[in-house]
This record gives sequence, C-alpha cells and structure tokens, in this order.
Amino acid sequence: MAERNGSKKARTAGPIRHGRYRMTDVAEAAGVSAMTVSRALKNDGPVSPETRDHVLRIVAQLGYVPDLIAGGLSSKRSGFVAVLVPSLNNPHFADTVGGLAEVLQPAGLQVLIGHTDYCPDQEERLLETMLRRRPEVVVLTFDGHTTKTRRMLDVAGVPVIEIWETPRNPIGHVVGFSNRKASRALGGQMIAKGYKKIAFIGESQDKGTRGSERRQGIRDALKAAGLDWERVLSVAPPPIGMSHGATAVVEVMRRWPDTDAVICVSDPCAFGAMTECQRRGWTVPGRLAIAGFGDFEISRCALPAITTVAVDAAAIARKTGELILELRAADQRGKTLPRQTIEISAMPVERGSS
Amino acid sequence: MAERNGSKKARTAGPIRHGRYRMTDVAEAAGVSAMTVSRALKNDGPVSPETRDHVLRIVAQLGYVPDLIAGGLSSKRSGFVAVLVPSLNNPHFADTVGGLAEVLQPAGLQVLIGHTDYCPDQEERLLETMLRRRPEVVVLTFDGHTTKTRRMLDVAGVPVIEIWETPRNPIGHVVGFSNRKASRALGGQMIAKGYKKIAFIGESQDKGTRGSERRQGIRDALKAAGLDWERVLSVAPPPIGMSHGATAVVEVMRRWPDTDAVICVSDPCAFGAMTECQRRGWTVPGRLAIAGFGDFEISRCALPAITTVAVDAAAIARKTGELILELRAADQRGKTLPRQTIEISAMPVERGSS
DNA sequence: GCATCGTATGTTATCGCTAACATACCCCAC
DNA sequence: GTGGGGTATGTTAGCGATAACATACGATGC
Repeated sequence: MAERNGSKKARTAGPIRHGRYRMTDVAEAAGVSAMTVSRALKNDGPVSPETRDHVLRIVAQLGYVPDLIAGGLSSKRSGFVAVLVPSLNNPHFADTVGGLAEVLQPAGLQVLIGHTDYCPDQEERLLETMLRRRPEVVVLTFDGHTTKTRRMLDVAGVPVIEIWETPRNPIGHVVGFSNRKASRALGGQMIAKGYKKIAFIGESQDKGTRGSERRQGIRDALKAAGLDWERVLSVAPPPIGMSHGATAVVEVMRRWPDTDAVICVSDPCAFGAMTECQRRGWTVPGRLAIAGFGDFEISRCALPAITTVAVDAAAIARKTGELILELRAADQRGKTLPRQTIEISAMPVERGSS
Repeated sequence: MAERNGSKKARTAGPIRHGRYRMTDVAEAAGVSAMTVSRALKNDGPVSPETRDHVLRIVAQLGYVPDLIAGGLSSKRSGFVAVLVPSLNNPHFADTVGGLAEVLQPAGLQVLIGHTDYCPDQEERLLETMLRRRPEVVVLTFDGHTTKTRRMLDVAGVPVIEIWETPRNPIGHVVGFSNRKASRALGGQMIAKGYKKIAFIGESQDKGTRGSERRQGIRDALKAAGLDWERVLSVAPPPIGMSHGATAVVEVMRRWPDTDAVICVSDPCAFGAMTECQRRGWTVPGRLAIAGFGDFEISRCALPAITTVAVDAAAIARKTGELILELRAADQRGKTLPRQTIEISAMPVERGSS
C-alpha cells in the first residue's frame, strides 16, 4: 500500500494510522471546499443535490472515513453516551446495554461501556476516565456512589440517568423500579401461599446494590406478617452465581432445619439452590420452595420453573434511550429538561418451584 | 454554580458542558505553562517532582478533567481499542470484553464495544462507525466479514486481532482455537462411549459463525466413524437459547426416533434440550445422552451436569490484551509485529449427561 | 429595472491539547 | 573559566474538523 499523501508535505506515520484521506483531500478531489464536503456528509446545511451526490461519490471512491475526534473537538459534541453497569456478565445488563446501543445508533450516538464490578471506587475511576471523553449523557446503574463521583458529575454538568432502581437520593433522571417493593411483593406472595419459615440468600458487602434492597424487601414482608425474619444468609460479595446458591442452601438447612422456603437474591442463585436440593433428594417445592429475582431465561426453562420477579428489562433500555434522545434534542435548543422519574414494572410471577 | 470562565471572553454553553476548566486555566492557577501541566499529568516528560506535585494539587483542587478529544487529535493516539462481538448477552463474550477492559485500563486504553448480532452487514456498519474514532487496534470475533469490511480495515491500516476461532483466511493476528477440531474431538468422545445415532442441533443461516464450524466438526467425527451424519437440525438464526433446545430435541425425536445422543451447538441450548427430556420422562443419559459446547456455568450446575467442550476463555482475554499492549509498544517504536497466531485450548469434558 | 431575499458555496478562526523545537540554567570536566 | 551535556521549562504551530461569518448569484416583487 503506497503512501498517497504526497500532495502536502510527507506525513509521518503516527501511531494512529490515518484513514488515508482528510476532508481537504476529498474537497480537492471533488473540486469544492472542505466545508461543502462536511455539509454533504452530515446532510444538514444547504447543499445542492448534485453537489452532494458528487461529493458522496468521491467519498465512497476514496474510502474516506471522517475523523470524529477532530469533528468532536470542533463541534463540541462527542457523540458519546457513557454507560456504567456493575457487570457485563449478567443478561439483564447486557440486554440493557445492547438495547440502548440499538436505540442510539441511528441518532449517531455511541455507547461507552464500563463495568464497576459492584465497587464504588471502581465506578469513580471509570467515570473519571469516561468524563475525559466528554460524554453527552451519563447512565449509571444504581450502585452507591462516592462523594467524589457525585462531585465530578456535578462539575461536569452532564445530564445523568440512573437506571434499574429508584434511588432514595437521585442525582438526576431515573428509569427504574423499587427493588425493595418488588421484593416485598414476592415475599408477600410466598407468605400468602402458606410458607412460614422463609430464608433469604443474599450477598455480603452489598451496600448500595440492588441485592441489599431486595433483602430489605423480604424482611419488610416477613415483619409485616409477624414471621421470623432472621433467616438471612449473606454468602459472598456480589455477584453471586449458581454455585453460591448451591452451597448456601445447604448451609441454610443446617442452621435452620425447619425452613420451608428460600428466596434468593437472583435467579441464577435460585437455580443453583434448587439443583442442589434435587441432588440431595429434597423435593422442590415439596420439602423446600424456591424463588429468585429477575425472570432470567433459566427460571423459565428450569424444571420446575422458578418463581421470580419479572422486570420489564426491555422497557428500561427503551425508555432510557428515548430519554437520552429527548435530553439531547432539548440541549440542542439550549434548554434543559426537568427531572424525570420513569417507573418500570416489576411483578412477582408464580411458577412450579413454590 | 457560577460561570467561572470569565478570564477569556464569555464562553457559550455548548452541547458538551465543558469540565469547567481547560489546561490553560490550570496552568495559570499553578503559575506554569500549559505544557508543564500536560507533562505533569502524563508523568512522562522531564518535570521536577515539586512542580509536578504542585500542579497535581491544583488539578485536584479545581477538579480539572483533561479533554481526551483534544488530546487525541493532537497526539494522534485515540486510546481506543474497538472490540466487535456477536452478542453481549453471552457469558463468554461478556467475560472476554470484561477481561480485556481490565487488562487495558491500566495502560490508559479504553474499549469501544459493539455487537454485530451475528450479521456481517451490521458488523460492517459498526466497524465504519468505530473507525471514525481512530481506534489503535481492532478486535473481531470471527463472523464472516464482508468485502467492504476487509477493505475498510486495509485502508485504515489498523492492526486487527481475530479471536474465538482460527479463521481460514485471517485478516491479521489470531487468538483462538479451531471450533471444528474441538467439536470433532467431542464427537469422537461420544462415539467412543458407544453412541451410534447422534444428532446435532444447530443454527440456521450460520455462515461464518462458530456454530457452523462446530456442526462440521461433528459431521467430521461421524463420517470418520462411518455413522449416520444426516441427523442435523438447524433451528433458527444464531444465537439459539434454551427454549430452542427444548423444542428442537422434540423435533429430533420425532424425525429420528432411534436417536441415542444429541449434541448441541452451545450449552444453553443443551440445557434446554435436557430439561425438556426430563419434563417428558426421557431419562438423560439413559434414553438420550446430551452434550453442549462452551462449558458455561449452567453445564456445571445442571443435574446431571452436562458434557461439553471447555474453552479457556480467560486465556483469550488475557492473551489478546497482552498482544494489544505489545502491538502498541511496537508501534510506538515505529515497528510492526509479524502476524501472530496464538492457540487457545479447548477440550471435551465428560460429565453426567452422556 | 432595481432592491430584497434566500440558497449555495467559500473563508476564517477556533476547539483544547501536545509534538517539536527553543531557551534557560546548572553541573561537571579539563 | 569555558565548553559540553544534561535537566527543567517555555513557545510555536499544528492535529482535522466545524461554527460563524462572508460572499456570490439567481429569483421575486413592485
């Protein structure tokens, strides 16, 4: 591949291999000014259809790819949306991120993804890194923010959306639901079915996480019904998976042998608990009822299917995407939107495991 | 929050809310030049320790966040690594992306993630979008690239790493394994155990995907053993999940009632098939043996545990990360690395389901 | 027929940072 | 004491695009 940039002084081959051409190269080849090329590419300003077509033909011919780093510096619009999730390896967050990306792509926005590993300090570090890219919106998944995190967001003056929970003390907009209330509803349903010795398997060091809210929701339900609410086992820091559920359920039965139902902080954990029961010959739901949270594919497919809380996860991505586009449109007109709180549905679903 | 940028002419509040300060603001406050601030922040050039500390103190005090858009334009290093995966909602790819991000973060590199939905055209579109950000390395998950995709990569002159497969016609570096060979080994093992009527449940329209390689691997094994290799069911376009496995296994038994083993393109699919068998009272592995691919958590936890192919997924992320850092270091010294092909282990694991 | 307007294009001046070069100063050797 | 070489800093000139302003020209109205 010969160097074709002879027109100007020879360019050094820097670490970024430049898409061979710059906008001025295209302009020269098309016999117009760079500004006209810019307008033709963005299809916004006034350009005659013939000029536009001509320019685009040259662009295609050369294989010119515009440089958004330069464009962003000049236009002051990075085209980035920063999205922080606790973990990518969680179908819910993966779907949320994927859904968001799909909504934003047509609008020319790109998602910058980061995962915090459920650690506020990691969130802080990651956010700082991302703010250097001047995102136009920041999306956070409720995770207990540090003081510095809040300060950075404040200083940056960037719109913030918190999702997957309705935080007590929100930073900006919210698209989510109350994990505590949803969990309480699930607990209420189990109690209504007649279970009386209900245990909860959850995560340790879960300050600020959804898991902590869910634990409290179950406790709320048990207390309200006057039942024993001490049967809480905190296994390990989030996220806990199937194998944690398996070991935890054994521990629960060792500590509180008369337990008749176990509610887990999430579906994978519940699945692990259930298979361990089956392995040991404890029938589900005969000897022990099981419930999870989240309505993952595995809960629907397991045998028996697992009682859980179904969250309208697709709606979170969709509504968040729409809100981002609105925020951006408002900003373009120099306005700011008032704080929005969008409630997402999360309902218990009774299945064979309870 | 009052506007504090009075020093120069009043700045318009553009769509990107500027972190209040620019490097010159910091320089002014510290009584040094912008260049010194830049050097202090990057900790590379010659700066006296006292100056450095002083500058960093001012930076912290003001809450200054450097602008990488401007920095990237000037230095010609975007700090981006573009990573394309078929789907985020797949524990393997999620872990790969997560692992990569962790390796690259300390080096100041940021991952730009995109998902292709197993569609070459989407890959092409996504790649074009990403190339506008001038990534320093592009990571692709083998997926059957379009001609234009290959051309764009060629023109961009950016190093490419293909992962999770060893493509026949690689674009650049490779970190992966042969899905076909691994699958063939699994098939061989099933045959050795005595299964004779083996069916395969896979994906339709799977050109260029790992699924297609796996199907061929099973066929290779069956042909080599002189067994019937026609029992192949292509259910739906990738990715197929648990529910597809469930419906497919029923269809397999309807078409070929004497089938004694079913190998699925992936573990979730195998799990779905297995639970459906159990639901119908077909014992696993008594009536029907089941195997999957990938060694997902679910295969280890299911009852019985599912025979599968264990891929050293963590190694893919680690080796790819290391290769990226090497490529970058080489580039910094103006060199290019010769094409690397790094082989990852992928071995059949026999479990209770077969 | 001339002022007025709107459309299509070009010109200029940044955007915020860093590479490359320039300078100032200090220390040491001979 | 003078030259050479190092270290710490400053100055200048872009990086490649776009916003904002300037211009050219044809159409329209009276």
